[in-house]
Amino acid sequence: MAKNVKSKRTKARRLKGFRDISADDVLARDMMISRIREVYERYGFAPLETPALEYVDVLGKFLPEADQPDGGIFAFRDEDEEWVALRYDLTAPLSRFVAMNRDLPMPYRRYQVGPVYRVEKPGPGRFREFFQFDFDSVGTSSMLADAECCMVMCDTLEALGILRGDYVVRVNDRKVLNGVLEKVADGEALSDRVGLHILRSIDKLDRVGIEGVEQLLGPGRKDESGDFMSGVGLGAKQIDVVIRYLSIQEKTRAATCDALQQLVEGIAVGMEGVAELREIDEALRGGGYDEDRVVIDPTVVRGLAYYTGPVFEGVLTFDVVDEKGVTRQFGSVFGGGRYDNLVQRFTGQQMAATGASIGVDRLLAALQAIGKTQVDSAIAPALVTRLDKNLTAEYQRMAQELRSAGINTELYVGKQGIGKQFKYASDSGKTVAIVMGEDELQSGEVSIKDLRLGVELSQEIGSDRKKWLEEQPAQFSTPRSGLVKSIQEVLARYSAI
RNA sequence: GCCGGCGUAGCUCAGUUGGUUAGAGCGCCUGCCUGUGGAGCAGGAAGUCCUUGGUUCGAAUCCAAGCGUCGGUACCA
Repeated sequence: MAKNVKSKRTKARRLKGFRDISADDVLARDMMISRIREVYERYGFAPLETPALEYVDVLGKFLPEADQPDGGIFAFRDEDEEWVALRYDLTAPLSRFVAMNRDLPMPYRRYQVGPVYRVEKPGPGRFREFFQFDFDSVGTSSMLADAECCMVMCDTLEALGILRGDYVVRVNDRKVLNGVLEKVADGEALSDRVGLHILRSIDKLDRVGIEGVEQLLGPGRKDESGDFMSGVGLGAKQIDVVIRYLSIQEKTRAATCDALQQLVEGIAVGMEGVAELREIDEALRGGGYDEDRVVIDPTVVRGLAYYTGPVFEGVLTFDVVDEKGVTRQFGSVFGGGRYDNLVQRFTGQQMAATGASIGVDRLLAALQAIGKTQVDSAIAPALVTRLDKNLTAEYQRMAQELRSAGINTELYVGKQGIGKQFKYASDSGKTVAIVMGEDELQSGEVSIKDLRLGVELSQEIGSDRKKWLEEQPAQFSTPRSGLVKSIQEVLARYSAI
């Protein structure tokens, strides 16, 4: 019988890869987002919001033949049998928006923050619903816009308290990479698949090292777990081109450009890429952003899909030791690049665009790890208790008085006795509790309890509970008229600033 | 996608070579104490032992698959 009833109860469960985010983290994230927004706005980017749901073809995810959307996204059919999906980034919706609003003043510069959704295996710091915070410039092919992306990245990270030297923005250009691929091909045709494979191998440099890349480009590579990854199967001469490319490490951006130019000399697309990097370098120098903040790094690949020119990523360079004693690094928290073909899908006309995106959750985790996100977890520092339910109207008046004075104040709305009310106040992080009963009403006073002090003093109570109850060392009385002032005084004891 | 660890109360976990009614600590609720947080004492609620199938007289325990979770690797628009 009873078992039968229980089996009908709804099981409390949550979708894989999704999270509940509690007060502290929400507050920390909000604070972070507002600081980022300030930086974006400082550069003239304006907000945009788009729906969470889009048509699948707008997102660019569909298999022309199979009547099924591509994997990796949350999709379903709407009431008109159309395929609809949750957005998996903020760039595709931006492209759609620009295509639908052709009268926007160009360049159009917008920022957008919000959750995006992907169906992938959740991992450490990887979820199926996560926040991105993007900014983009649409409608200009000027490298100044790309250089500005790098500057905004720097300013953003510093605005969040990350010190110069603890991060670096790395820049590369897809055209340079394409030039290198062309040189590897050496006149032969290089299939897209092989090109892709080479780029992926390059992308793994910081994980597997230069020897690892060499193996990946050649016969393949076995990692320490014994897993074998098949290689690209390039010849020694071809591998040498890539290795020489990856070995370029010059002191200045200009010198790096020189070295790159030497490598892709005579290859049109490569030369074009180097020229773009030179323009970016110049713009960065004009803005005062030197090599201590932005470097040209040939090893940057950044995804493989729609980037057409410069690509950049913001990387945190410090390590953090987590609670298990394991050293972790956060790596890339910011990524972006130029995508000149994305709006064309809708309009048939090329529309230049460039921008970058913050992985909000990862950056927040990094900030929390280095203690740059102190938030006060108690929204309201004050609790008005209800000792005598008949005096509720007076309690409400006191609460309103405090609120009018700018003190977030909670009126106890539960049904428990005063003892439980103090426990509640303490457990929910309140700093101060206000008590008024018959005694106080008679004498025209209120009792105020410093809960934090109470916690401290309670360590020393020992067994003499009666004495503690009589003396109440953390509590004092004050005239009813001085309520606000007294509360302010108690709160001032603990105010951080 | 592939490889591995782990799934027992809200949490952290114990549970003998397979054996009767599945335990502990913390937390929660009630009372001692209806005007006070800690401590103490007394009592209480709370379990599909992840699921399904198999082996067995008998399974939380052994086997298989699945699901979940954590980690490695791949992918990352």
